[in-house]
Amino acid sequence: MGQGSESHDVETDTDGRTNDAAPVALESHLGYQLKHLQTALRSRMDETLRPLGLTTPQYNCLEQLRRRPGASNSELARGAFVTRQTMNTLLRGMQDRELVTRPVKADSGRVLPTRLTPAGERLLDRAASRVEAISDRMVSPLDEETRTMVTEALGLCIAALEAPENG
Amino acid sequence: MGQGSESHDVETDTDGRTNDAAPVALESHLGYQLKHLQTALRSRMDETLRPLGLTTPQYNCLEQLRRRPGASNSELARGAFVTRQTMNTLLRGMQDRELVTRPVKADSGRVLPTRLTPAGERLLDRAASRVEAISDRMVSPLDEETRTMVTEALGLCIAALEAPENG
DNA sequence: AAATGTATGTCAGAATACTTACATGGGTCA
DNA sequence: TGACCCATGTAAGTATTCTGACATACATTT
Repeated sequence: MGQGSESHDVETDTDGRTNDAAPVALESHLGYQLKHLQTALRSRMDETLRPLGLTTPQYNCLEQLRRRPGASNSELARGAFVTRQTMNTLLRGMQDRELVTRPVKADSGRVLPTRLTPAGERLLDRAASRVEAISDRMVSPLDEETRTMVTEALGLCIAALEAPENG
Repeated sequence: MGQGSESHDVETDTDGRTNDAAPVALESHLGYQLKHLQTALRSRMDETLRPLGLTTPQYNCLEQLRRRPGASNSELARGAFVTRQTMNTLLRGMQDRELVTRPVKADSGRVLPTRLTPAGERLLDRAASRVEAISDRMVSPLDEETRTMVTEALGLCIAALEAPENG
């Protein structure tokens, strides 16, 4: 093995006392776990989607579209946690590949309702089953009760972070 | 209100039948919750760090460095879930700001052990207390028991995703 | 009806992170 | 010792996403 793999036991507390200044193990920080898991999930999704010519953001967009047919660009952006501009770029690419369609001109307002094409739906079906396999693998160590508890807990964290600070 | 805020009750089942193909609510998908929470956390961290002239990745790097003084660039990259090149750029910028130091030449091997400067430590202290406030706010709705349970559950998910598939 | 406010779609430029690639240093093992 | 392998640091180019800006369309208010 290389010299980069040595153990770093910074958090080992030999005398058992709690130390205010001592850094807690990173693995006990939710934020760190979050980033770690997200990174791992993203990697697996990209891997499994690559054979289909899709990236994870593109898949997310298609999935949004299945749930909200005719959604606007801005709406999709909010649902995928990216900016309008990013979603716009994503949609352009998928329009060129005939996976989604958008009217050239808006019926009313400026909203251009986007929809999946039949080809887009077919590709999404294939992608979804692959992604589901990854998702299942991710939660496989958790029993049903734990899964719902974790999901609910994360929902509470989201709400706490998105709530206005103090006014 | 604008026309983008209409309700989209895609999963409302008017006839009460359960539909196999019907998409489950996004909020029940752990992957989606993960992305949502991560996005929210990142936003709050960037906000709170901006006054200090730090970005979230830079803060992560400094935090790593406190826990592993003298760590190599590659080691820091792995710990922060970015590529070596990205971490290299990050370190350059913080070297220029005299927050970290790296020897020009390696004692042995190619590893250039990085360390925090006193100024870096001071800035990190200020940053850490701000980040901790965000972190506390995030987990504030969770009791102690739930926190550890969630952290452990996420750890299991990480392991499941990172384990070699089947070979 | 005019003014105001808000949401949308889109362009341009900047920032960020990644992929590919290569040279170097140091272990491992025949 | 030499061949091999792996990890590191770094450069160049690409891809992705963001920030800032602007014009348009509708709703609301007065």
